[in-house]
Amino acid sequence: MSDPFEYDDDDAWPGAPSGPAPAYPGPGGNAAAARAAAGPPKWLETLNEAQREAVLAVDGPVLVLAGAGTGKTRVLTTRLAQILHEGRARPYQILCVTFTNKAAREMRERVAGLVGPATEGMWLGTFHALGTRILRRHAELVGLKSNFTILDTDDQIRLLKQILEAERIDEKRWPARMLIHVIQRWKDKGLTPGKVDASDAGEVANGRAVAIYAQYQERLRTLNACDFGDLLLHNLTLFTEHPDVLQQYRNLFQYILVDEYQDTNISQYLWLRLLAKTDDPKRPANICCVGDDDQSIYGWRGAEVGNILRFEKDFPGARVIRLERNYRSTPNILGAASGLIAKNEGRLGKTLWTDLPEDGQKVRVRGLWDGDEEARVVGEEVEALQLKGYPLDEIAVLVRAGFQTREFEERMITLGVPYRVVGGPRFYEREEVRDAIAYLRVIAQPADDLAFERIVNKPTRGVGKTTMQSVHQAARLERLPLSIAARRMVETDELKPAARRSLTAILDDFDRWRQLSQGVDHIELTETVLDESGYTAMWKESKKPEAAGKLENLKELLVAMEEYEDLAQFLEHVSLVMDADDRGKGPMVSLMTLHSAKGLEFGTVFLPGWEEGLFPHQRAMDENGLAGLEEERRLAYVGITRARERCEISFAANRRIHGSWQAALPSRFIDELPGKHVEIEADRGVYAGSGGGAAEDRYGFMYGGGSGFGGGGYGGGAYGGRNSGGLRPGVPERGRDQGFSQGGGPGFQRLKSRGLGSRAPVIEGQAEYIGGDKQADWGEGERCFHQKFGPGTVIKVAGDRLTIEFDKAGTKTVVAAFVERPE
DNA sequence: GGATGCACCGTTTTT
DNA sequence: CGGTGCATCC
Repeated sequence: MSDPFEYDDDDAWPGAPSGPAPAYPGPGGNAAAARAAAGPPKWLETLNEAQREAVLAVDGPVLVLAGAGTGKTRVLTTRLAQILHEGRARPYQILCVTFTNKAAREMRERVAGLVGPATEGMWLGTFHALGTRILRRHAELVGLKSNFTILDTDDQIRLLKQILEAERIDEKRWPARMLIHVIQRWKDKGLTPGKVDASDAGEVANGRAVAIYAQYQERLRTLNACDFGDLLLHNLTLFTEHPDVLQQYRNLFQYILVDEYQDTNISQYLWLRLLAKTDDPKRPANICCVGDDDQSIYGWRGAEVGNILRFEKDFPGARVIRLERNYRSTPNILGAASGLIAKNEGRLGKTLWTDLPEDGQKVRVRGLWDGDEEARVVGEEVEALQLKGYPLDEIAVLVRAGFQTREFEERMITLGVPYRVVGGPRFYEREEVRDAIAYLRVIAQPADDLAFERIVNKPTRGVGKTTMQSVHQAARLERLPLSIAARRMVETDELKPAARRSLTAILDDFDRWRQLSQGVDHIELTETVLDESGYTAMWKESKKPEAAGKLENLKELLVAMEEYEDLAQFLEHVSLVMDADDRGKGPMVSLMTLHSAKGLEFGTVFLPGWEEGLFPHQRAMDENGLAGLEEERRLAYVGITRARERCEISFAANRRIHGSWQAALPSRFIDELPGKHVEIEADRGVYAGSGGGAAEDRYGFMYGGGSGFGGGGYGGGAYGGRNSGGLRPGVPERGRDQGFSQGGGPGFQRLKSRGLGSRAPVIEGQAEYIGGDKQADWGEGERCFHQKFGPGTVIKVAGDRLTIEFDKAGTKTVVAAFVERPE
């Protein structure tokens, strides 16, 4: 399937000649000719003018600047359909690159929806997947075998640690994490060790960073392995050192399309440029890049906004088409976002517009007392929407950093609102799944030392540190993979008898499994391996609370494997497609970072945590100055433009960070939102600690409907003000903490010490309010188990709410539906 | 080899 | 505060 050079016989294209096709008129065969003759396809009619232009301008370089919500994917897919429809190229002559597997999958589905099976064989995928595909074909030219392993971050770090240890580099001073990052950035720039400017490395790792990089690469080669950066980097080496190979692909790819061009790094850019350059200088490349400089948010991992800004220089005569008509958001949301992003310099510049007749709700900005209240308010809003029948999967809470999802998660649990954390701990990253995969990797590739080390003594089988040290030594000396070196060693007397016996046993196991893998399918193989290795038994005997879940995950792994034809295919999937399939059960509120929200849209979006230092993040500014700040601003822009009809921004005056309370100032981005599209509401107390008078002057805050803050003390406004001010008449008073309204200036210490105690009644109050009439089928003192908090004892039953004293997680009130009986 | 204890640290993340 | 990684002890 994946062999481009065998496609010439594809009988879907009768009459296809045996060589690569010229650009146009295409040799698409009679079918395509007939299709082209049938007149313009109806998909063109539904496009606006700019979109149609972008779809039809198929010859020569084109840059499509597609603002948020302007139908970017639509243009890309229609363009693909158009090229195929006109018979300009056959599917395998089209290269279409995306950043995520999800995007690739969607694109394939949508194109197939337009032109049907004609998409078969198209080179459509992520940079990494396509790079891998090419690299496997020519692996030997860069010193690899075509069954090379793709390492993940974990493996990379372990490998680098070994090198650092051998090099006697103080890991405290130069953590492997940091060095791998440095190496990764070099790879992003297309730099092999030989090309890194020595001065570029500076003091890193005592000035030995480049040498370490070189060693790391050498180790990867002996392991017959690549890291993610290598997948592209080796392609570059391949193309530059073997012009004939490059030429093959240049001839092959008649049309190139690139999604999210603003996120490409230098190495990806070079890869594209090599492929897009035609042998005939007079014939410009048919390359079409789609992107939005305002949504470039991956600079920190090597993306170069410069690529998109420079497109016209790279491809002289390029057409630049702007998509500015927004089909997603209300005028107020669009206005707020546009006003904010206008503060950035160095943009290509776009003016988004919409012709929606109604301005819609203004973007709401709320200042709250602390993070807990913020979560509570968002929770209330979600609940209110839910009550109105608003679909939960149309609601998202988008945060700057992953840890921020926690307080919202807890809130959703308490309220019994179904939620999902997008991009949380992933299936294939779990310990037990990685272990199982390590067994399979050793079977598939005996030279995979990292996998071998991972499971050689898991479960413990008496192959401990000492034994492995000797094996390591022997392997290094003879430059052999560990498993081979181990095999040799057990035939000598170098190991203690016990160790020798155990090691022989596991090596024999692997030999046997390897043989077995020829005979049975990969599912059966995995079952056998997990069983015979004692791995399953290890978890069955384990008394750890998570053991049951791990066994579940192993079962789930087997199910997941069914989708793949064989072991090799499955392993490729695991390394390239780390996303576990969305096994969503019904509509849920989405909690995720702003980064993972890019490309998505929701009816209602909550954007909490807009505080200086958190958003914009302090480190972004410290490390990258103005550029860092502008990337943060783009992130804010991405956040706002995810919303179709409702967007609610909030900030808290006090936040607990790393365990201690800190006062926070509202984000500068809040100041930058254009006033006419925004509605601001803040508790008076919120600004007391931060000289907040200025905020009032700037915005004309609405203080609890104007009646709540007469009490003098800022505390008075903080809670009592807003609620008693009657802003939310439909919501019953929930016994909010009145304590704060006494006396001036509640110190953070005091907040901390009083916080929990005084909040408990709030939770109970809510239980009565929302709990409904059904009484949970639980008794006090009963043992129970909760997915997230683990085992515990029920101490109180109120409606369908249970208060549980968890063994590990403390006392929490949760919804009975989330609680199970222990087995 | 595994359990316990202490020091340290603390963005964003796809592939 | 909570997780991680390392050292130490049994």
